[in-house]
Amino acid sequence: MYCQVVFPLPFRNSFTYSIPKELEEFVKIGVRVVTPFGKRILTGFVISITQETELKEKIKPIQDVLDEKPIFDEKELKFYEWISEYYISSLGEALRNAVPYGSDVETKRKIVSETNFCFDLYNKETNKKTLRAKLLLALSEKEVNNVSTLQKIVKKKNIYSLLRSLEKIGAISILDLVDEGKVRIKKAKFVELAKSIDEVYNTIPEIEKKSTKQLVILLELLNQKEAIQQSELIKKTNNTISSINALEKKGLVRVIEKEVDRVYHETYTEEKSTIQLTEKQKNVIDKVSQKIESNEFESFLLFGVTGSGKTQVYIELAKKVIEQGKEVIILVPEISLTPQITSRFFNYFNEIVTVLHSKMSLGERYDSWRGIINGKYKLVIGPRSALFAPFKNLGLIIVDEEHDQSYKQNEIVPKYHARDAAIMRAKFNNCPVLLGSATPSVESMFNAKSNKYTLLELPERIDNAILPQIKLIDLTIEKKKGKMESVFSHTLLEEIKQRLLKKENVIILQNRRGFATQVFCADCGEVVMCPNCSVSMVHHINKNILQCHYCNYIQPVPKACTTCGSIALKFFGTGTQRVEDELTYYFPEAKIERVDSDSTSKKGSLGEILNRFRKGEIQILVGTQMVSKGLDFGNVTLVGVISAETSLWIPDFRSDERTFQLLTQVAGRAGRSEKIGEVLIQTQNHKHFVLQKVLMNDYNGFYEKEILLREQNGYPPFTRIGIIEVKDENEEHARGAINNFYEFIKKYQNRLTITPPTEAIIYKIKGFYRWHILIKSNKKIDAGGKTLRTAIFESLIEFNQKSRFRDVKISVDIDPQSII
DNA sequence: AGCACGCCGACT
DNA sequence: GTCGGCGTGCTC
Repeated sequence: MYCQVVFPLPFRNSFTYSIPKELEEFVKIGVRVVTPFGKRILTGFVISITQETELKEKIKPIQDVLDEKPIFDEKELKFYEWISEYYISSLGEALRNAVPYGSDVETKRKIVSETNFCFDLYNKETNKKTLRAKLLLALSEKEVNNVSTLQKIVKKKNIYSLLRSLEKIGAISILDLVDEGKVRIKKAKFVELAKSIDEVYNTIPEIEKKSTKQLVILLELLNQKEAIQQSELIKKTNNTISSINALEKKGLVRVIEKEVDRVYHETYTEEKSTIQLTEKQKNVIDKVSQKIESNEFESFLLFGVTGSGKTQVYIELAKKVIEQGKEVIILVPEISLTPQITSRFFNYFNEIVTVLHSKMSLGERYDSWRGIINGKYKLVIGPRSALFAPFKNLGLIIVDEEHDQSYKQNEIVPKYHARDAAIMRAKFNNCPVLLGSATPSVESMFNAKSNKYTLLELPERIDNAILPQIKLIDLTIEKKKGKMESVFSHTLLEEIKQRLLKKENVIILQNRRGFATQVFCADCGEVVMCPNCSVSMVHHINKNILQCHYCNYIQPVPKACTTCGSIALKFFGTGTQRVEDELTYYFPEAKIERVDSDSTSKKGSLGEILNRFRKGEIQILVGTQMVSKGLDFGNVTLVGVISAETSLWIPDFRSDERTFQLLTQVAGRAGRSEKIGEVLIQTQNHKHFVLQKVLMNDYNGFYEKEILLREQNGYPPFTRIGIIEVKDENEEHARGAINNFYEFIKKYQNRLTITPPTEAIIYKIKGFYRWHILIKSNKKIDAGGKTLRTAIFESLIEFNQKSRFRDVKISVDIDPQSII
């Protein structure tokens, strides 16, 4: 028997392997197999099994089967094929999403060096700047290295021949070690009684005389009736391992190894409350339930204002699905939203729900994934990657806050959009998909209006809450009147003061991290820039450093300008740290906490902060867009926005939409109970249509205006966009490569709008120079986007055959979230 | 991707 | 003549 295997590598063909007799029963479509591949050993996915093969030579046998149960079946395979076709990747690269990181088996080449010998050789080198010298120095400093780390140190890819020559003279050994994967099933020691209950009781009088410690253990085990984890037993009986060992020697207890699950615990918790559904909510639930029951695909867009009880709708629908014996995937944006929504789901579904999120350890994620495969979990909540949860009988996919841009993968190939991919997965699984948002993306609303999706609405808040009052504060006028204190208008400061007096809570948004976003010289105008990226360094005051927000490069705060030597350095632009700092100055008695990726990087810390905020231990929450997402606290009556324009002037076709969404979402955090909420937005462009629509709480008005702009300028949803990005550390190579690619794709100019290569708006990131080609395809002519994909795919093939610069990083982004 | 092979220029 | 840098091609 033979199987066809694909690998998570950037080429499209599958490879045929023979299956040894003893492995035949374990190989199924959808399992991973460990195979020899060239000089390497790799893990690949079995996509088909055949009795015969036309291939006569070169067939190698598979070595091992990694999975007990298949990760995907034939209909899921169709879904992964769609992803790879639509986003232009290999099937293996798409399937990589289906397995947890770190569970693959593959060879890792290790360079083990004789450090002293290498150091001697290094000393003998006359020129210390040659490749050989640099490599020898690195090898003398560390005994075991990966090839890739060495490549990074010397900044060269072609070091194999050099390594071979060093191996020849005995300075190093090159070893291909099989890496069994970073995560494994966790086992722990368990203790259980080794004899019948009666027999144990008979020994008790004797044990009691000799050792009360051992007696406690026996009593606990009698009480438990089943095996108990050794560590727990020791803790519970306040004992040591020696007592257990002694009992084992006597043959009274047995220590056994059992698999245990690593379970992630959310730090945020909330009481379960009884909820009376409104008629509108019931209506929404009804519509979706029908499709759940009839196993029919349909896309629903749930447009519900902030505080309209969308989460409860999700919970009721999930209940329906579970009752039917099917499974649910709930996608949420990044981690931020998770504490509150997950704690609510845990309240309803406890042991059958699992979370997947970026702050879990590899082991926790692996166990969560295995629990899904084994049928332990019926419900998963997580960010975009949770879409690939290996459920067998999907009944519903929910995409909460569907407009959120974190649903787009924009680093690793395939650069999929989880919302769009969710629709496809639902389609292949014949189940409905529910997209929810208070500020639907322009694309989704367009699809709803053109009947591709069914529009469901929740136009009112629940619990008699009403939408907050929004006011714009014109900073140019305030400044003229002298009514500003640093970054705050008098109005905002006064309102904060009033809330604090009433023991109510305040949320302040400033969508930038750090203290000052620019450091510049007042004499020569020079701004301190990151050496690796074309962005300015941000001042972080708590550590008193300058940090780059793209590559995390850190440097001390300069004492003088590096170009002209002047000491007249000025700090410009306001970040969350500065807002926090100044609030502390104006309200020294208030308890203030900052929420941004700097302050919440620790596992669970966001949950803790939110716990304290809910309990009133924190009165003011200052943060980036993290405070705009999903927080639901009744006592928040004021939301302040320090500056509305941080995202408005970014040169991107989605800036208007993002600004509208961010401001509407953060405004929605206020007044979520009977207390009336107020929102103050400070701005210098109060006449801008986006701010006017936010002010009027007029989503439809915003949509109508924005959709016209999109049509006029030829942007989605009227066109489909693809961006080709070339990145290289060598500026000439990057430029050469993008020009080559342009020559190839030019052929398709009659059917596509192709802009000539341009430097990316942030030209350099992490030392890589970036070039873009933007390709637009009109949906009237090319509805499915086939023309666009074919043009890109064919050009890529030609590029890989012909270009002299094929070693640059070239990537494709279909439906990019931004064109920066 | 990751690795080896083989062609050519530079240097003993 | 040999060493090593770099382009080219293959992986069941």
